Amino acid sequence: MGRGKLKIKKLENTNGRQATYAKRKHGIMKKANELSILCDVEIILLMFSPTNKPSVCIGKRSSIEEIIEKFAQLTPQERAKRKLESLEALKKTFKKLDHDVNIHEFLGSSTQTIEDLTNQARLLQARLSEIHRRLSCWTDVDKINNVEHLGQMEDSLKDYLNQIRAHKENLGKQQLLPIECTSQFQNEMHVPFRMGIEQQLQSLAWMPNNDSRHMALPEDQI
Amino acid sequence: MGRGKLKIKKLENTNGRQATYAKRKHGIMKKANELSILCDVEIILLMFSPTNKPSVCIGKRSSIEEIIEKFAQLTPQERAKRKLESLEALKKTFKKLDHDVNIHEFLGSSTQTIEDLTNQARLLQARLSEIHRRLSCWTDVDKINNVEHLGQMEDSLKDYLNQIRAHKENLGKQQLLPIECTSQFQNEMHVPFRMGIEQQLQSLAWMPNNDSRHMALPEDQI
DNA sequence: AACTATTTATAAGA
DNA sequence: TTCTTATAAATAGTT
Repeated sequence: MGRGKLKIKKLENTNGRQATYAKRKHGIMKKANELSILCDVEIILLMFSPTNKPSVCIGKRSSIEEIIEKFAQLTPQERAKRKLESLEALKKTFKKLDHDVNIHEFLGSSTQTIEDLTNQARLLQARLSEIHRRLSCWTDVDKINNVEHLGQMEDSLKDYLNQIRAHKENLGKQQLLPIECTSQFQNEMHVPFRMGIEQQLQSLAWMPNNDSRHMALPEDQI
Repeated sequence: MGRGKLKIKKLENTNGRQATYAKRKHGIMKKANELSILCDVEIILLMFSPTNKPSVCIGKRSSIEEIIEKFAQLTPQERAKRKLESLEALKKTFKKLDHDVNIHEFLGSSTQTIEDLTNQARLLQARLSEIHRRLSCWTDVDKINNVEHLGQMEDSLKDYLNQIRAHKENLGKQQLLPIECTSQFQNEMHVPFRMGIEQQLQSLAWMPNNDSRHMALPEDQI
């Protein structure tokens, strides 16, 4: 539209590119806003100008968070599929206009999404929960009301104690020799040695955990 | 555009709304694509149809992740400001068209972003690293080459052992009484009791940790 | 930043 | 639904 027809390819003239961006940005934002109102749909439009200035348009119905969250819940396959669908429609139009779009180039750029971030967070949270679950029986000894279990824990600790003693003795012998090189990372590697094991394990109570079944509250401790 | 002029307000007829959505969706996606090519800019367009079907359009230049990341790095204030700027331009247009837009309604919906997700993931990762660091001296006893430290650990374990023994005895006495109600969650709460402490602590080696200074490799263990 | 000849998008109809 | 087409809207080139 305009005095002449534009080939859809990068405008090499910098001023022209910025002028066109300004006009078309206004146009597409108006379109996005109209669409969100007319059809009562959720919509997000994000852009960076040629000079890297950001613009955003968000439909009235929902927040960025909500929309991205919804998209994040789609699988990459679903998203790739939809992108492909949309692209096919575009391609049809472009063909009529003597243009063409390279599907693979278009699709190639990215297939994954913020889903990954969400999943990553979920995974990390799950790992924390798992760690907390595994440690909970040690931090909350007083909660355990099964004598047999306590006996097993006691035996484990005894074994562990013996290992440490053996290792200590071993080291003691070696220490008689003038070997210094193995201790160079000492300070860096063994920070919390002034703490007792109870403190160390109990202080794990700062761990976040929304799974209250496996969760012991710090206030309830010893 | 079209046979008649449309008031920009929600189309109440369901079929009409869906028909209009289909047409305008196609139009706006074409615009987004053209804009990204012509002006060589990053752009993302996300929509959900009236029937909740998602559509996405992403410019060639970058992935969703990159663009969202860039937006996430803007402060909420910057984002609100830009939204306001864009809105003012839109409002001007709408005024000409005898429509109007409520800025506060438009702005009210959301100001924050996926920044939060990233931060959350970062925080969780930091917590995992911290846990691993704290536990590393227990899982990697053999790495410790300081006899004094080993002695401290030994003492901690002894104290801990005594606590468990005391608690066990205490429980043993109580067990003589016919109290059953406190053990109803036993199975649910204490899953890993068949494992020794060494196994439990060592199996924490599955924890992810890219901070190799504090990280012990499972292969190197006992 | 305003103008206007043209192209493009699309509302309503078929 | 999909296709037409009259009309509204967007905008390229110009000033």
